[in-house]
Amino acid sequence: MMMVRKSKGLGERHQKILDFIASYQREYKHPPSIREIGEHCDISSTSVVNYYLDQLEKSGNIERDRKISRGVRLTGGSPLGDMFRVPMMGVIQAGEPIPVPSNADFSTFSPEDSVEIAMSLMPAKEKGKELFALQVQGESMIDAMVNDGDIVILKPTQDARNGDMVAVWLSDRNETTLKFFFKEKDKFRLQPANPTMKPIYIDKSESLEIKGKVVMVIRKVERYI
Amino acid sequence: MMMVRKSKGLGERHQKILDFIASYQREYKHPPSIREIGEHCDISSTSVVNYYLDQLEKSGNIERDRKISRGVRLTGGSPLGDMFRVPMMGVIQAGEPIPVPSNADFSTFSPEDSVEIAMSLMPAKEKGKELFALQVQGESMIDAMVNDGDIVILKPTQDARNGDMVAVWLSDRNETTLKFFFKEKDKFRLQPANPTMKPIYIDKSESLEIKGKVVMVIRKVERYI
DNA sequence: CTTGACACAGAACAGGCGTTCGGTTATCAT
DNA sequence: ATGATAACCGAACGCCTGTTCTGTGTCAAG
Repeated sequence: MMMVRKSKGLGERHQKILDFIASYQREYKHPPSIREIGEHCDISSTSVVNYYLDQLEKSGNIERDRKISRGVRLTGGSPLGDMFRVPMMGVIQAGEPIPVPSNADFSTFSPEDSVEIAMSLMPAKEKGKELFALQVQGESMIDAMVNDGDIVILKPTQDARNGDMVAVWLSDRNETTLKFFFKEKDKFRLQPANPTMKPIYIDKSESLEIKGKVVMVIRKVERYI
Repeated sequence: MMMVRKSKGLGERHQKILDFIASYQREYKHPPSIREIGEHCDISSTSVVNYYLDQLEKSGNIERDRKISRGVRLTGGSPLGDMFRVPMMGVIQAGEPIPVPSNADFSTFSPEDSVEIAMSLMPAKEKGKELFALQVQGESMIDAMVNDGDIVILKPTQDARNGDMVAVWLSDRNETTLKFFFKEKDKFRLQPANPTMKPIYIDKSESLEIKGKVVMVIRKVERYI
């Protein structure tokens, strides 16, 4: 029998195994077993699959949980945990109070009303589970560079640091708005995200309820389909 | 022994199991076994865990691959394939041509320079692999409701339908811009996304190069950290 | 009080699966 | 030639794991 000796790098068989693991995972949502890899890659012995898997592990292409059934996984695009769900709590619009989640909401939200975000997209360490999402309704947030239909991801908080973009409810003005927050001597400065627009000032005697800190804005451009 | 009878919905134990599966998966990158669930949820019998798992499956909270080791997974947050990478081709800024990917770029982009998007966030059926991303530099796109630092996801195309938001290069004006595209009698109308701003008109004699259709805009609000 | 459901425990069964070990063949440097 | 090494094969071992079956205590309805 002829066997080709590879000088270095990944051989054809290594690649085939890698591809199979990826496609199997996509189809069955879990990794293949050693025997399944063998069958689909024309390897008749489990020990040979194990042999290749060891090499792929050493070369950093896969990770293995030995002793554990189907404990193979491709390095990188991690199967889970690289994205998380954010519950969609409702809409945010001018003149309406901002819906904020209660503790109950966090545990009972349905997957349908949620937004999936890749971990790699999340700024800093906001990767907690306490985030929530709101859909912007109306064009009242355009001075915050946020348009009708946009999705804003918020982190619930009552106090903001200077420079945070916050969702605030100004009950005196019956107004909901998204602005950059700055605390000044005797008043608050709410700075629109759009640099061409001027800030508004809120006297400390007026009520200003910070409902959350904006972490991300997502706009799906799919109108007129 | 006292046992609390739950009238409906998910009991405390159901929730505990759900939470454990999630945290276990995060830590070990693979689902827990029935026995492991039992240990960490104070259930001494595997049959009882199985009993709860059956209920959670019926209620749609989990999916199971019976007969397969550790074949439990939370519904929704799918392990893989529900997100894909979009290569980050560079920056888009006024006065500079828009970088568009070549075929070579698509196969050789590195994971570091890419953006991960959840499938569920993608509009319509743009779920092809031919998308690419650009980082907005400067504040020249504010009339498109796109700010400095934003990430725009584009689908390369030369022709746009009315109403599409497109990235265009106007070589006569040495200008790069993002606008809603409308073809009119003898000219093109480029409508800013910001409804308070007026459209600009491009005569058909002028050069107008459509580089791509905007599919999504992502803004990470993390300044001033 | 009886009945039936529900919520559990415990044990046993059977198959899945990773590991390991003894062999075999082919390539290559010495 | 020859030993070393890489690339395999097959079978056996044994743990891991999901399934299933029997049994028990509780609670509400009849």
